[in-house]
Amino acid sequence: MKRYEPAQIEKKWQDIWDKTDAFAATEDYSKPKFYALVEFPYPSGAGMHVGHIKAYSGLEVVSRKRRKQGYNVLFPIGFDAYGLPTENYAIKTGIHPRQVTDQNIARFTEQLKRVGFSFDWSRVIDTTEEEYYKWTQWIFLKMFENGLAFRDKTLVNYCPSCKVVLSNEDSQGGKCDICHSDVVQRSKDVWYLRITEYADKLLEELDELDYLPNVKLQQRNWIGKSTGAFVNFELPEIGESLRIYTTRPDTMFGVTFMVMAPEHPLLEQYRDRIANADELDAYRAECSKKTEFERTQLVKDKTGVKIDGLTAINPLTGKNVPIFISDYVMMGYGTGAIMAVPAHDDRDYDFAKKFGVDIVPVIEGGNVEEAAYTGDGVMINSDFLNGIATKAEAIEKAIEKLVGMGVGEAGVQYKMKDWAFNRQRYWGEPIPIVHCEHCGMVPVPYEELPLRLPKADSFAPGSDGESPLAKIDDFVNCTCPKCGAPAKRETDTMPQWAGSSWYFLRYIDPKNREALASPEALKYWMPVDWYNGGMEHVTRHMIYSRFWHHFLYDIGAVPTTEPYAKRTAQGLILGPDGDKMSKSKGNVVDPLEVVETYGADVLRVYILFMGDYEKATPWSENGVKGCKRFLDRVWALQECITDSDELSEDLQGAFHRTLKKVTEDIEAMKFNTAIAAMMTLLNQIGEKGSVTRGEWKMFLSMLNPFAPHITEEMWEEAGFEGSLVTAEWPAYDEAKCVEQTVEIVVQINGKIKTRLNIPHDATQEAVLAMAKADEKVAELLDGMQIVKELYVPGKLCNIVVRP
RNA sequence: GCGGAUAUGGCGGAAUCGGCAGACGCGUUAGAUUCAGGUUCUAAUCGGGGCAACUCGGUGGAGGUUCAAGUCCUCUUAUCCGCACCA
Repeated sequence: MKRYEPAQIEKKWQDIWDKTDAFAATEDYSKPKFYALVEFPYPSGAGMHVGHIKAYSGLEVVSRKRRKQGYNVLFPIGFDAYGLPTENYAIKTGIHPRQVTDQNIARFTEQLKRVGFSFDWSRVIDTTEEEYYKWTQWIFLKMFENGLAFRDKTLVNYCPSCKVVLSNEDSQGGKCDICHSDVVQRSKDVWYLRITEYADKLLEELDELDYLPNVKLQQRNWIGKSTGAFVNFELPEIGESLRIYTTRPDTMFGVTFMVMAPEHPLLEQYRDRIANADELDAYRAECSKKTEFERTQLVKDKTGVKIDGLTAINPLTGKNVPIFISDYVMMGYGTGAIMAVPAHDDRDYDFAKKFGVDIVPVIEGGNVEEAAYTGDGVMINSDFLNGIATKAEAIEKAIEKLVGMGVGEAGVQYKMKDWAFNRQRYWGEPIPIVHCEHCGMVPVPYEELPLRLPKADSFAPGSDGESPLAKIDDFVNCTCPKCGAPAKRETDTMPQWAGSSWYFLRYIDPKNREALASPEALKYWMPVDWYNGGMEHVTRHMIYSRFWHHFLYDIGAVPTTEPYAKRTAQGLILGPDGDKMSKSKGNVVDPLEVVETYGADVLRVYILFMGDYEKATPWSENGVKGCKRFLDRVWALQECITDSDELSEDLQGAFHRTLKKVTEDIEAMKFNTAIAAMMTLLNQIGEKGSVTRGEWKMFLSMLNPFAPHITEEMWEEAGFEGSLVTAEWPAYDEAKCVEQTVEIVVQINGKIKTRLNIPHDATQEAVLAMAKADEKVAELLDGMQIVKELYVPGKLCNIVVRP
């Protein structure tokens, strides 16, 4: 027998698959389709990480199995190639990002092929290619046309180190997502996409989708819908009203003060009416200096200043209350001002205690001497609300009253903000807009797309944070498409998230020059049946792409409202020390080294065997060796194949049961137990010492999706027909899965006393009679009264007795 | 602070419905093969007691429901993740 040499075998089969385009999806729309999607990689200079392999291995196995089951499978791959690391590398080395990207993509491609992934290589996409970003720009223009892309001058999250404006999603916790330095607030002209318009749709449709519960929850929290009311409080000194948002209009009789965000515009507008304006200015200056980190650390320690000269009138009580400014109220949420009810809100309580403001309880149940009471209870001190016991009813009554008085109305708020969409960067899609003195913002005509990214020699952003494109005169200076006058192009580019917001549509029809994909192809392939990726992308990439897809549906460009029918997420691979892999800790495992030492099949089997696919699991070199042993032992079985095309009598049950388990476990992403079942079967074959041709065929078929190279080789060696890529997935026979004789446990009062071998279809009476006939059981039953007899078919019987 | 998840041998992890806890792999121990290391093969491997048949205990901790609990309920502890002054 030949020796098992992974390097040779794997190269051989990879070449064959390449030459025959073995995994290309067909355009045969009569077949049932299966669209499996994995998050396409950012082709970094570091090459592939074991995390990439795990992320792709799950649907790789499902796809290989589904192909064998007769599905037309689309399992594509591509590259999300715009982004800062490439640009920074270009700035440092002077090598053009195009060249860096091409090199990295070539490297990734070679590495992915060496693992034997069954991607459809005829549909590879690269978000930085003209024919791709043409359609990214097209979608942007459609949004602009529909009022969903707009420009606004506002305070934005700005990273002083990267010199770039960030979206809320990219600056969580006040840290830049790219370089982790502190983000500052800056006033800037910003392009926004009106994602908030779709907040409700994105929230509602979540219910219908087959996403992991976790994923749904994170998306819900991110959208952050709250219901409540807007209320106008009159400011008698200046004849204005202060609009606030509250989720607790039921507690309005407990309002003892108001708080405005330090940046609230009314403060600037009526500065001359405020006696202590200088004091307020000093506080505001202090706030703007605080980093997000300091703010977080000081959560409990409230600061603020009372406004001297302004008061607010509570519309329900007609009483005056003082107004403060404090940075615990944000300009970015609600209206930038709140009514404070210290008796029933923790933050208001802390503030009131520190500044000596009254605390008036309006709900029974707490003790305002000690803490704010945020629970439910009967309303008190609240005029027409007194005596109401449920929060919902009190809220309804209060809103009714406010509406009747014309000073408020019910309202909804979202945590999610519109998506800040421009970056002052070179390596991104140019925003196809022209600024004309006469016509304003004019879209680049569709027929002129793609608006090409110009060649440049320098990629560094300007010192005041302007895009590198601003320095390229040929690009900037143009004529207005509308009036023909000299005009200037928008010089900002789109964020990295743009290209990935619709990439799954392009895979469907990657070479189409007339549309982002043909309607027929979209109709057949959409939605994505199963999308797997990392948990880190469920609030950004996934929400963005769901938003784009809803929009594309609304303009009739795609046939489904939702892009992804099902979403799962793989767990991390941790370093051998149990910590997250990182270069600085030196615990990073290079997948290509594993391929060289043990082979791609071993790497694939190990990654799926190491633990629960959805959980984080530490890497173990010994675990890899164990999987190598498994494949070695499978290889060795070639020595003992016997002639029969049937399953042997003594192992047919084991074969059918294992096949059933593997078939079901693959779909449930329980790859570890599927592999364990095959190991168990191998052990049984090993004990017997021989395997029939029929058994061998079945075994290779079920192992194939996990270890495709070695199984193809052994399939060929055995002289079986065709290739395992298309060889039919064997069917198990439910009847043959049942063991003829089963061992059942005999318990007395729940304690195991003995075991019996019985026919699998024995009746309860027969089993209990047999149990009682057992010598030991009979002895224990002697002199006891039987209270109850239980029989769980095929598992156990339990006799409950007492003296 | 809020929300979510997890907790099982020396390690990674199994255990449809509440029904034999520890599948499978690693590691360890003993033996065989080998000049040796490695490889491979055989056996053992949750803990206590016993020569043994066997027996008692055991799924982070404390209670409870049940003939029967890793699984259900109540309380509690620890770890991880997400969000974080969201009015």
